[in-house]
Amino acid sequence: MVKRAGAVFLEGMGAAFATSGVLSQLQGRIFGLLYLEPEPVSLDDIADALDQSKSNISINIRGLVDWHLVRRVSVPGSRRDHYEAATDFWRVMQEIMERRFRWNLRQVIATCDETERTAAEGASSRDKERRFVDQRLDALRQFAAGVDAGIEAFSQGNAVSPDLMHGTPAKKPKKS
Amino acid sequence: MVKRAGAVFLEGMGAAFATSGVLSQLQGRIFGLLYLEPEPVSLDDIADALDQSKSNISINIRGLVDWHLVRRVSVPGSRRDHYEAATDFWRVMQEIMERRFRWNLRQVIATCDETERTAAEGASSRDKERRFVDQRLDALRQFAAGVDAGIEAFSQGNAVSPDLMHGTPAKKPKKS
DNA sequence: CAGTATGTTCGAAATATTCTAAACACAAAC
DNA sequence: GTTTGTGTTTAGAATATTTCGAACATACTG
Repeated sequence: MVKRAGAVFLEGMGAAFATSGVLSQLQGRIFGLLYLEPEPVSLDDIADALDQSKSNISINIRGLVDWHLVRRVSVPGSRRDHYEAATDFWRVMQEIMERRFRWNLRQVIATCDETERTAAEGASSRDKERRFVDQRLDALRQFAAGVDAGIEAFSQGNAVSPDLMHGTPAKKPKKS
Repeated sequence: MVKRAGAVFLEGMGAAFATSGVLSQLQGRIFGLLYLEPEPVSLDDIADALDQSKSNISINIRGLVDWHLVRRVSVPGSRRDHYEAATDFWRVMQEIMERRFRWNLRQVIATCDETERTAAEGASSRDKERRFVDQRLDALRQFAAGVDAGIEAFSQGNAVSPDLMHGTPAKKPKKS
């Protein structure tokens, strides 16, 4: 790799990954290293290049492989595991949307459901406060469900339009 | 607020926010509290309800206000700041996409640019390795730019289709 | 102006995360 | 079967983050 340029790239990727909320700074540097390297690199060489312990690289690279940002490949002459950067970023993005964002949205939906169920046990059903809570939970759930559906559509290659997702189909017109 | 149900909701929101990569667990709990509360709540009351120090709430609520997830409102009778949850989640989502995701994508693009510039100084220009690096940087930059453009379109209310974003317009056909 | 109520900042304590080196497990080589 | 090379696990050290209470600043009250 072109040495000085490489350092710039590694730092940049480290910074970008660190603020991504999905992967860590070190994982960014690992990816950066592999991405500029034409040949697969062994674990020890990565540790060496990044000045980190082998065990740390081992753990962190697992995350990268998990997200399909890096592939483990076997190199004929050597017994060591070698790694190379993936180049199919769309696949990675899809993976993140599925496993991170959608998972998060479902968590919100589940929380709304559970809260509503719990509220039903507690207060008397016609309580004014109770109606307020129900309404809020509905609004949040509806939002989360809409985004979830949008991401699903996107993953399947369909277009996503904002109006289609929220549009204001949530609004039940009162007499106003 | 309905007490037991509230606890469920707070915990759920805390968990959801904690894994969101944007906000913290405590911020999730704060938001959860405010969201189920019909009236604005004072800083001390929040601290009390969540069993946290006032200073901690002060710091964490700032982030929520920053992302427009919570509004500071003034309540007539009281000198205290009061806070209420925002309900326009789409606005929040847009804010996050702009200030977090797009910022991140631009960071990647800037890194590619800077790396290329640095590489130009270093190695001889016709180096095979050099061409490889350039090609990789181009691919990454193009991906990031595509996503960035997609998000921009989405923010402006336009539909986003996956093919439109990557399509494979990136492929400069060689003679193959 | 003195006194009080309020939000924020600051340094230290508590907690969580990241990282390392040594121990371990496993497989290939001899 | 022993040895050697390799990745992983683990326990603790190093580092970063979160949280707290006290000190501070500011604005309202009388």
